[in-house]
Amino acid sequence: MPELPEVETIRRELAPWLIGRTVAAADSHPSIKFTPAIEITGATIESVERRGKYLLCGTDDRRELVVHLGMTGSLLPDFPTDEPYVRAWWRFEAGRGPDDLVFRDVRRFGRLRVVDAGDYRSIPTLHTIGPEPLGPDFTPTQLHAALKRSTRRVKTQLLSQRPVAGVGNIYADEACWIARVRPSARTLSKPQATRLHAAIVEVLTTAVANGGTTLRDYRRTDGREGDNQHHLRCYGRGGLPCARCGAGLRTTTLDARTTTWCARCQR
DNA sequence: CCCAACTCCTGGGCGC
DNA sequence: TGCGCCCAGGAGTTGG
Repeated sequence: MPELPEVETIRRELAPWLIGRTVAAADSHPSIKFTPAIEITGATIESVERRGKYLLCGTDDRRELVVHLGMTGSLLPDFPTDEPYVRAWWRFEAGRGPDDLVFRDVRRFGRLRVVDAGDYRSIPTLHTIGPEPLGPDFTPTQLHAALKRSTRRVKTQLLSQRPVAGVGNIYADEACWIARVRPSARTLSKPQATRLHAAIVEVLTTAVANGGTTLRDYRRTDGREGDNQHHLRCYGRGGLPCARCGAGLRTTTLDARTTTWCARCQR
């Protein structure tokens, strides 16, 4: 499921050829989730940025195409538009690079939106999203303060995108494990928040370097799998020994999300 | 404002 | 072999 590292990997692959291209034609699956694709017909892409798990494509007419990949979305250049699960596509005027880009999404949890540049009021999560975890505004003090604003479980708060942007189920479990923080904790001490901060930076940085985590559906734009699934130390390892203390990792359901943690060393 | 519950989707894994 | 069931899950929506 695409989280920050997966979206950042895709962004880096798209930006070099997508910037400067003009949309000649577009079409989509007849769902409000995808029909905004055609709204940028005629516009030229001037930037390809990312905020959390959202991909932001700025246009020359001061709008943005906002792409969320949901669970199973992928962006594939030069992919046949009549293949199954193609939910939207854009064709570009002649230029350097591929002639078209396809949004493929099996489960249709992804969505597209075209907004005035920077105006995210119609996208609630993006509107209230926390700082970029790999940017200067994400600090131990900021994370500690952000988590104190709610008594919801730490993992639930991370998944809300409000304390910090871009963390999903996989990297939440990984970060809590590295930080020795129990995902079900409702309050964190400053040292715990400091460890969690460092762990979030570490897991996301590593995953970006590895091109993202492919569990099933995530693909890079050339169709290849990411490599980070070989580096996971907690997520998906329920029943296996904790790499730190040897106790069996436990799996439970936390606010409707599968959660794996070590009951011995995550306190 | 906050929060919990519900909803959207479909392929894949499982039991029988 | 094939059927039916249920799970995975990010975030938008709704209602309290």
